[in-house]
Amino acid sequence: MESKERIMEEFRRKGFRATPQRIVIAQIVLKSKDHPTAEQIYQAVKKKYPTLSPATVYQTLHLLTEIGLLQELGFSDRVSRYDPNASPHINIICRNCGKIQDYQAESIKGLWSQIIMELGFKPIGQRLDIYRHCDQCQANMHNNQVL
Amino acid sequence: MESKERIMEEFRRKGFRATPQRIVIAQIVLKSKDHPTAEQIYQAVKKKYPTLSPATVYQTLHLLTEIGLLQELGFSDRVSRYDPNASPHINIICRNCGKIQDYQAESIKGLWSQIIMELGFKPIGQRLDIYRHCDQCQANMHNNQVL
DNA sequence: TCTTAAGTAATAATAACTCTTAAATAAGTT
DNA sequence: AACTTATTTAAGAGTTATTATTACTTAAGA
Repeated sequence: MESKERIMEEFRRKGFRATPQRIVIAQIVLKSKDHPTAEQIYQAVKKKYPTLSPATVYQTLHLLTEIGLLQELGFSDRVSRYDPNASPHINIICRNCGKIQDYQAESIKGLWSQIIMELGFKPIGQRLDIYRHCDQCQANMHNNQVL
Repeated sequence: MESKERIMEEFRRKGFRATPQRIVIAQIVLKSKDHPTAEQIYQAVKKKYPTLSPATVYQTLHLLTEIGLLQELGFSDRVSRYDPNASPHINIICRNCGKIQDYQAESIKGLWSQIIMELGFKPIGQRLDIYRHCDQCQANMHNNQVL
């Protein structure tokens, strides 16, 4: 799902041009594991492509979301993060630093189909968050209290 | 949980003043069933309290979130919605109009404790969204295609 | 009632994101 | 390989929900 060829194919199949900008952005976000923000993606892309504009990043991320390769996760700090994993899974999110890691629980599949059956309609998407304080932030909080 | 006395008690117990503004805002959002936005809450409160400022609404909503009576749900349109239901439940959300209704599935409790056991830590919160197009929006979309 | 720390209203400031537009280009056609 | 044109990009202006600031007001304990 992350090869340049595969990405180009995916854009064209949906009727969009496979431009170098789009390909670089797609490669970076699709292989990411930490659900980066648009700004983080922009900074990463700029290294390889210094003239690229933030607007292009936003536009491409929306496009990738539209064609189903990405999920946009909105948060109350108004900064979205982008999740390349479209299948039902749990986002384990640190309430302090915002870091996210995916958790693919075996138990989710079963639960999921059960809930869909109960609901009586087929969802077009889902989002499952679990909030905590990650080990690093927990350690920092402890240190600050001690000092 | 929604009576004036109960709300006043809750504010004071956490060391905050029980002002009329806070009480009115809390009453409206805690009894709401549709996960209103800050703007919607502001409009509702203004009817009873015309001089109230939007900043007070935001501040009070954050306070209610902090003391655990409310959950703030961020979205990718950067408009937060406020959920008075703190226990694990599913938000059924329309991707078109943004309307939210809660779904208290029996199956969730079991799933939830199972996942917590698997994870090996105790979460400080959760958010479970299911996305769809609500009946009304689905009807409208159909009409627009026909026209 | 008095005192004062905490809260409010008004408004300026912020920042993520979106819009606009002129210049550039992907990709089909010749 | 050059031609054509609808699509895309870069740059910067614009938008808007939310936050910060500050002078005035008030809840609530003494």
